[in-house]
Amino acid sequence: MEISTEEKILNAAREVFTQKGFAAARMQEIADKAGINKGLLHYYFRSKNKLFHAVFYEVFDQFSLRINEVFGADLPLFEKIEAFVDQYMDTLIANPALPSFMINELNQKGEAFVKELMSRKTKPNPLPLIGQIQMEVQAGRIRAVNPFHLVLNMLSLCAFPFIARPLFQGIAQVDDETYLKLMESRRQEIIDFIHNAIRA
Amino acid sequence: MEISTEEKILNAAREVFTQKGFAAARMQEIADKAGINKGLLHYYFRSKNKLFHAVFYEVFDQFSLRINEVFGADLPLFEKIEAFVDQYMDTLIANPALPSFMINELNQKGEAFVKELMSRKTKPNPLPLIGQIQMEVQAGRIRAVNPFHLVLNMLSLCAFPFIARPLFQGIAQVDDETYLKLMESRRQEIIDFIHNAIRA
DNA sequence: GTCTATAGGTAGATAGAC
DNA sequence: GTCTATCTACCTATAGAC
Repeated sequence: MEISTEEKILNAAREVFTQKGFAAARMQEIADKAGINKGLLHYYFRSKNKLFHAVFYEVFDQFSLRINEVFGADLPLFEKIEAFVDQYMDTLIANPALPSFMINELNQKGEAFVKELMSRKTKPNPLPLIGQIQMEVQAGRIRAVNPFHLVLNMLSLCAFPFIARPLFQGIAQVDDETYLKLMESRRQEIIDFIHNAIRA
Repeated sequence: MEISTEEKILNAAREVFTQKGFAAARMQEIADKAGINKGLLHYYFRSKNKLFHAVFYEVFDQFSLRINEVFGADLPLFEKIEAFVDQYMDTLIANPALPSFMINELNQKGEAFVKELMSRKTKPNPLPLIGQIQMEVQAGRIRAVNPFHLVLNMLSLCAFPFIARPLFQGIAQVDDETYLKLMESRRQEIIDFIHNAIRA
């Protein structure tokens, strides 16, 4: 089973860009990590910017697909929330650096980049979930929460501890392993927290 | 009322560093924004790294002081949580770029930098709040939540929407003004959410 | 303290041999 | 397709005049 050069470059680039961010990433380091020559990066992707876009789109699409799969699933609300937290936490535990990377670059690349992203076919679509929440509220089965904020809350509770991890880990004075265990125990904590917060 | 050159530099540096991040920030841009010559930056702060540290420490200390003031206040738990959300959201609405800046640089500067930060006298201290939560749980006045996670939840619910703002704003297709209004309405939403989540 | 000029180093990108 | 060598631009930092 062979890995194409293009694949090797993308893998190395993803690693370096996610760790260092666009500005601090070095083409030389990407080439070294991919085990190829620096010139080849330009042969395949022309410029650092284009290579970055390729990496970012790949990550973004994968993220969107996973999110939308859960958001659009045919499940009762509570089960869907539980499925979301479980699946999202899995993703984050496996790739702890991903959320800060995405958010970071979106903050810096400016409005044009965001617009370009949002014109793609694959993008996060929270509408099915928002609609479902509205129906539950109208039926009086959950408290009268604002659906937009509830979705925001779900995402915040899962993602923020990974994004702010260096700060929390520094304050709590725990090592990497302990912090990841805390994140494991956090799943159930989040599910219970949301459940109690919205029950009628 | 005169502003010293050092002050002018720090103000300009804070602006540029928070917007662009360390790696993408340019000494020339800082000098321009401060209305002084590039050489003066080095006269006052020797290097880009030292200037960055000066800015970061200033921001970090201010953040810690505010947080600790609320965490250590002499208030019943629910009032303290409400005070925290109010004050924290105020800070974030006034400086929307601050959290991503801090988190971003903490992610990239590495463990040594975090250790250095945590050895400072001024740093966030959640212990008073955590102790208070434990007491309320033991007294049966709130649900049996994990205090660490509850504090994490409070911070997550407030800060994340500002950090991930470009993404959300892109998805929700709203302009800056509308998004800030959403954040205003979010205060009460968060307070209600937490209140319901932990009430006995 | 503040400026101009420039040194010194580095990074992205290209040219051209193989 | 892959490599080596090099160009060009830019950026931090310093030297030195005022």
